[in-house]
Amino acid sequence: MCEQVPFKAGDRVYVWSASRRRWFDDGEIQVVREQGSVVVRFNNAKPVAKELPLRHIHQVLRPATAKKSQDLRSAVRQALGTGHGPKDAAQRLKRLYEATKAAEVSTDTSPQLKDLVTRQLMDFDKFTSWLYVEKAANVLPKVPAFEEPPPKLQCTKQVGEKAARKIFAGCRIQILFPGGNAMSLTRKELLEARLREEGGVAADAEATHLVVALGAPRSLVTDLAVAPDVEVVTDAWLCDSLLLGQRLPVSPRYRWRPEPEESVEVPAAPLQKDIKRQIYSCKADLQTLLGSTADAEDLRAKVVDEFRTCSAAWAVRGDKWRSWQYKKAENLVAQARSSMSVQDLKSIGLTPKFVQKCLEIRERGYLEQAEAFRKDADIHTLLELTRIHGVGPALAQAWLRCGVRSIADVRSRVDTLPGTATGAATGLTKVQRLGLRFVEDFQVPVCRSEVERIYAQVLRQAQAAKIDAPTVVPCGAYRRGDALCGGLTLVISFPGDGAVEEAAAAYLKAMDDILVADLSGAATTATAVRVPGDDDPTDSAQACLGVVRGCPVDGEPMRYRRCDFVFCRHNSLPFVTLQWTGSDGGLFNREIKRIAALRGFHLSHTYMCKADREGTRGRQVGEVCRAGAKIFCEDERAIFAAIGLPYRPPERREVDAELLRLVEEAAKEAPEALRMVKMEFQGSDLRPCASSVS
DNA sequence: GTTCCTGGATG
DNA sequence: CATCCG
DNA sequence: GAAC
Repeated sequence: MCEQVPFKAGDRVYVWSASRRRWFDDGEIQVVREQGSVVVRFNNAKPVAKELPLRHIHQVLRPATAKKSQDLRSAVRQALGTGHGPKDAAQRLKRLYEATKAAEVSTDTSPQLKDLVTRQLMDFDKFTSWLYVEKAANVLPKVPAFEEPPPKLQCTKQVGEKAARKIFAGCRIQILFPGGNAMSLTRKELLEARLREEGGVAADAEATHLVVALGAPRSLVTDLAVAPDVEVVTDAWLCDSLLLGQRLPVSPRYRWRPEPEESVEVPAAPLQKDIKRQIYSCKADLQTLLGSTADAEDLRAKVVDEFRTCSAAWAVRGDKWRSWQYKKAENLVAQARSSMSVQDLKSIGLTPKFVQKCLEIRERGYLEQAEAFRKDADIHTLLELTRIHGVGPALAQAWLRCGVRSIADVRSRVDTLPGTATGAATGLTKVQRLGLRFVEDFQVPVCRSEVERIYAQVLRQAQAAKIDAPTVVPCGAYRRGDALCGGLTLVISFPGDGAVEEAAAAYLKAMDDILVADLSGAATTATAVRVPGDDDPTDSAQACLGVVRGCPVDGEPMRYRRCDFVFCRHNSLPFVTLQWTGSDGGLFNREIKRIAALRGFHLSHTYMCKADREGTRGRQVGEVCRAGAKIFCEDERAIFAAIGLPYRPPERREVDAELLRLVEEAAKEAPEALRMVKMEFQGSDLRPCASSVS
């Protein structure tokens, strides 16, 4: 008898590519033939199936049948659900963890899990990594495993040695928190968490390093009587060290210097306050938060959850407006730092109907509407289907009418289902097939340290190809400060003028080893955004919605990750980073663009200009019909200043009550602002937009 | 009862 | 140009 | 779901 074929259909395996003379890890066994050969589907960017001899197949990376094992983690992951994106997953995870820790959950949580958590053998970070590390199959992890230090970051062998040492081992680092706009509390906590993960100590005194935000006032440091041997650095030192995976030397560019003018000019009152009072009041806030308002926090979490369920459900059901309302309500409640009294709920901008819903949740513990959605099988199917990149509500519903009930159904009918909601049933589009291929991987959130490892990997690839792009800014959820991210966004800025296409192509080519697919519609998307009537290509940007190989730590399986590469010139950098830092659902982006519009500007992905709009009434924004010259902005702060909005650091790019108030304000004064713009256009520099001709 | 957001891709 | 998507 |  021939040797037993060690593979099954569906297994993911290594495949040898004769043409490129190397192993690829994206093979998927389709058919196993008797004569010692197999048919393998491979090449993510351009999937093909091919019959290959067995010796060209290497090793099973992931078995075909996702076995319904007794694995506790699988159960937890399943119970958790991930239908609403990584941010959602992170919050659910946190709540599950808290609930388990408090030993409140008895029925729907495994006693083993509770045991693990309540014996305080896991902190939240370890809990997270435990949940998403798959290797030790159906064995419940032994307790000592959690007492060991978390697995060391290891990206490639090149950094292996350095990675063996934690970045901040032996450092005592004190982060000063000036309040105001210089650094938010969230950011401080975030930095401290990563600091500890990398072996450092977040110190209150006797620090080796003092981290001060760039805009902090001089008095903050001088009042502290810093010892001479203490390094006083900016937070950029901390961030860059984390990103590059090594402790950077304290070069002049990282040394903190007070900015005398700034500290006088900045109107924010908190900056003037004494640091000790700041810290004190901070602690006091936390105290009240944890003490008397623990119930309020609980209710808030519930309300957010119910609203989110409804928002997601209405969206997949096709009512985007209603979905939008729920999303806004959810954000308002989540952002508000008030108690949950009716008075407060009103004051944060909730409409009476939504306040009523909050009450309902307080009474019953749930929202009837949300409960109905949860019981609705169709909604579950739609949520599952829309997880595929390139599949939205419309197509998902069309598929539902075709009798599709799950992603598995889609897999079995890729060539017969329609690729558009209205079109013929002629098979999925290329993008959808790719989305389908990676859908499981994309469901698993990326933690911050993996984002950093991938970032470092990208830099190395570029370096190896001798490309120097001075600026690569990680944006997206990572920049906003989320603990878990759906993917990553790298904004890459080249100096000089002119179209960025060529440089972008070269850069992407250098990513060949890690970039496995492009989810952009076109082969290589050239998305040139331009001022109407202006041919200068300098202010264009180009985006590649890519898929890259992840950088797992030891013991973790490799997963493919969403990684967007966005290329631009330095002039447009602040606009591009603003755009791609966004917030979930793009809600924040839309609101600031509306404010800009109401004040007579057109704020695009890559530039800003004066704009004359038609059909602007009330808080509605008309269509751009004439545009003026582009307005130069040095950095993101300048953009906020230009549209008359108080600056918000990346971790505060959310729609909250204050932002809505500001939109309202802009709407009120809009008619006047727009008249002024019109006046400016009377005399000179009229640039009619093509779209207004019809 | 109708409209309500941004901008771009797609066919 | 309308529809769909992130 | 909310504003005209």
